[in-house]
Amino acid sequence: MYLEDVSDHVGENVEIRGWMFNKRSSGKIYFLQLRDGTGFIQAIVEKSSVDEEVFKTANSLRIESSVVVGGMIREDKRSPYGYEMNIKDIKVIQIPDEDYPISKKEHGIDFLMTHRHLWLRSKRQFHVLRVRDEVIKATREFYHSKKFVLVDTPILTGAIGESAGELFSVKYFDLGKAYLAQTGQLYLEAAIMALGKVFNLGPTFRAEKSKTRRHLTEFWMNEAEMAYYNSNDNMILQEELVSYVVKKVLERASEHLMAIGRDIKPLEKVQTPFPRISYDEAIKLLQKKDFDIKWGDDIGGDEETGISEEFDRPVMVYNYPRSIKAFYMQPDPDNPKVVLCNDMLAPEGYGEIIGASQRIHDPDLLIERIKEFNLPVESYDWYIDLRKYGTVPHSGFGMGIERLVAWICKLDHIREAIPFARTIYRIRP
RNA sequence: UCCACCAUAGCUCAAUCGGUAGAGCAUCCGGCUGUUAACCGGAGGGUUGUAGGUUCGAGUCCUACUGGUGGAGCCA
Repeated sequence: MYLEDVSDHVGENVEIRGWMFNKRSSGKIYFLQLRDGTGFIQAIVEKSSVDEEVFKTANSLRIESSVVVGGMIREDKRSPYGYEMNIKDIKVIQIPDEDYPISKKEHGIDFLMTHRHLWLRSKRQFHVLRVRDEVIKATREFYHSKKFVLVDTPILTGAIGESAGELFSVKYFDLGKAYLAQTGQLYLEAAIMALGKVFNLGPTFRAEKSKTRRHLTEFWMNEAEMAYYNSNDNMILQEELVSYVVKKVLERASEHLMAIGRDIKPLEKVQTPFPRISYDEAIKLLQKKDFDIKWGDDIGGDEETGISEEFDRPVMVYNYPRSIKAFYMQPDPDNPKVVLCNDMLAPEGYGEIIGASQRIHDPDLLIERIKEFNLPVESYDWYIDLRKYGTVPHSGFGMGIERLVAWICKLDHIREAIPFARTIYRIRP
């Protein structure tokens, strides 16, 4: 039996295979706190109702002993989990020789990250990782319900991307250097000409020396790309995606959100349509709120918070100046100083979770822009090719999975939103 | 790359003006038949990150280094 199904087994004699994460005692009775990977339960060992050998075994168990216990399941309000097992039998798999490093009291973040392989067993981490699983599951579901096709983009790539300084490089046989992908976008742009609407979901890598609560060097990104979508179609898809994922997490994983103390009321408001403001309006709003910012400046972390706190759901800021955005973004025909793009900012101070744009589909304009950015035209040969054979207007975006999870769980730092975080000064465990 | 802060027991932290190295938790021993980060009594546990300097005297002040944390820029 797994503990997630405990309510179906009240009154039955069952076996739990798991670990003891804490033990309390009161002389002739032991309260064993057990987990099995799917849930938690309290199990009691009464001296008067078990063999002497079983009672001695209970006494010898240390934190994180692995055990198979047998007994009767009861409902009991005195248990922290509502259910309790009366243990009849304990089979020890292993009693650790050493003290378990993670104690019931607080730890510093350095210590916890060094022991991440053990920290994962803690309750809070258990719940966060279950929410992450649900976020990814709902994301995939959403695309398949919209008839998108999954296209897995490569992780090893040649030198192509936005700028090579932010890439991790590896030696690649006789071909020199390969780079770890920081986006699959260009490949998805190729795929839409074959499949129409496509998405990916996988790891991406940035060698930026970013040290903030919103950055990892390896993070999971979902990207989508759609033929014949303009920037407006693109924004509609994004708000449908994010509201769908939040709704599904609330439906299927709210017990986990509650267990980590997340107030779910703000999440219940995440419904379409999301508010939209143009970059121009955003600058005016920020100036009114006394931010030191002028037209043409990029919108930084504090500014993002300043905008998003005006709204009760994610807000989309659209049409940024072309000078601060990537070369492949389509200029606005009504205002050539801006490009057709948008960021989605999560509420509650979580900042950017999506970066999106309509892509340039005209080959000459694309080449002009590549040159304007001082990028090597040769290495974009196949990307330019896409515009030479039946080019169409198209749009797409990238969504950071960890940022989404961090917001939904209201985490202090993105590193808890991924099982094994890769940050600038940490590559183990 | 830049700025700020931190480093004392296994863990989390104290140590007043520069003047005897301390507590809680964990561990071990003892007590308790309903504990809820259980509780109560007792015990063991220290080259104060490393190297130098100032001083009668440095955990405390100064310099460098190492490791870490938070932030900026950049981004998802």
